[in-house]
Amino acid sequence: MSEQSLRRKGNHPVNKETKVADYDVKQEVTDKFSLRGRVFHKLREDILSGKYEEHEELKEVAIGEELGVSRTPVREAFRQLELEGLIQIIPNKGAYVTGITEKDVRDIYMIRSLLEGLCARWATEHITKEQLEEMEENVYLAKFHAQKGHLEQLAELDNRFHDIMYEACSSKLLEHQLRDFHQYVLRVRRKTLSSANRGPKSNEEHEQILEAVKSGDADLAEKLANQHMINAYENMVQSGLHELFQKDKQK
Amino acid sequence: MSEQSLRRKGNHPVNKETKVADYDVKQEVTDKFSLRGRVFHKLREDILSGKYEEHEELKEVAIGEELGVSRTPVREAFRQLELEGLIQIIPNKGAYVTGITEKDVRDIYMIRSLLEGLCARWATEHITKEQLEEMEENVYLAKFHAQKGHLEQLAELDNRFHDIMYEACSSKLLEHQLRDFHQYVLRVRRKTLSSANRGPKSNEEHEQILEAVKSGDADLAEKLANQHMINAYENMVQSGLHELFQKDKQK
DNA sequence: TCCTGCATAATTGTATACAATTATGCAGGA
DNA sequence: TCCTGCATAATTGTATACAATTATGCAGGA
Repeated sequence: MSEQSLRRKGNHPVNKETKVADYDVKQEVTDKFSLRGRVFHKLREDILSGKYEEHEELKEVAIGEELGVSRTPVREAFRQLELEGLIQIIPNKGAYVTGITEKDVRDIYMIRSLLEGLCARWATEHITKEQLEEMEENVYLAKFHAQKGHLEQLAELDNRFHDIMYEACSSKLLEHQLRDFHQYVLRVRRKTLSSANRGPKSNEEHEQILEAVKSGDADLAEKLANQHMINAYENMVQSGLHELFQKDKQK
Repeated sequence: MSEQSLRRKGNHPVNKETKVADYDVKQEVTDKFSLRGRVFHKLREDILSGKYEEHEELKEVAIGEELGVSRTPVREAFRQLELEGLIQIIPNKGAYVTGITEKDVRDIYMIRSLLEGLCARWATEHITKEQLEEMEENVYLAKFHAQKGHLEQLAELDNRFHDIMYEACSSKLLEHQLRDFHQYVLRVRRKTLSSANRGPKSNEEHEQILEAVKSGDADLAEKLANQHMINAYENMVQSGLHELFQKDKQK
């Protein structure tokens, strides 16, 4: 592996269009052109994908050397990861990967249940023709992949379905919130979808939500989205995957 | 003002008890003993209190000089403020105080309505005797100050009421979430409470919520807490204070 | 064996130098 | 007057030196 892999070299296609007006849209894009941004994304990816164990210590120099950057961008990325709740920094001591407890997962799903409901409600009121069409295509495609047993594609489509919903609710605050939670439980969710036969069932629920949104029934859409999350959680518990997590606060 | 005001000098009572086990509890405490932490808190305070205008640019050197620290802690604080949504950083350009739109405020209150409801529900299930007693005292005291027209104390007690509720729900995730939102609308809320006669009415609602929690009626507690937020929002709109905000996305 | 205390190493915290990027202001021309 | 282009200044990005703090390992003694 190249020691310089992340280092900026030569003429990257630096985003010149960045203006004050659309910062929030371009945020993630521009982020990737600074070392800090790339370290941040890399570490987040690695933590979520399970490369680092829970409670593992992340050392500035080690990470820096691995990615071919100095400590400064690493430190800044650490500060961000801390606020995202992915690591915990103890002053003068170190940065540790945050553990997710069983209870955390349950709490997140309960919170998400409410917020996905609100999102579906707002989406019903604000969704565009294009978004509706993409959702229909999404559900249709997912049906196909479910029959074929293509779990990878199913997971991808599931992600996309929720993404469209988040966009459609026209609230950048709620969207941001839901994305945060969504990625927070990603390590669990991915496994859940591929295991068991949640895939097809989940897609049926998507279809029902879509129908409610399409018919303009916000109450129903909210209720179905609420239940969709609860079902996802229930399924996860049944699959016993929650046992992957540490039992409690860890003593 | 001393240029060295924030600089660590001599023997601060450095928190030696910090352990991995209770990092999340001590987080805010330990934070205050690093320059970055103090810069972070200072800037957050200043932004929320309105010292900086919306869309005002924050410059690393200027802030650093003002607080008597170098750019490094300032930069790290910036990265955190960005993730808290208080400033926006445009790469190679600058950091700008985030504007809150009218719609943002409405969205936050709607989201909070749901989450405060969930919080009341969980608090009903988990609240301790001590917490119940402090809440009763809180409501009782607030009644007194409402009669006397002590708006400052009322605002303080209102904050505390919600704080106890957040603690009582025994979900550090939900607690964290609600605190974030709570402080996000702090600049609005403070003005709301002191204006109009929302203070007494708000306290009546607190009392009702408290009664529901005490009697173990989680459904009622949730419903009342939902409504409490909606009422707070309605009141704010009526007071016309939302006009303090920029009208829309700002073009 | 087990503990204590201290020297040393490792690690994080902060300041600062230099590089890269962006902003500013002015000369010169249409 | 208004625009363009360039030199220069201002500002952010990154690396690194040094300070402060914490971790480690071992000597010496109970």
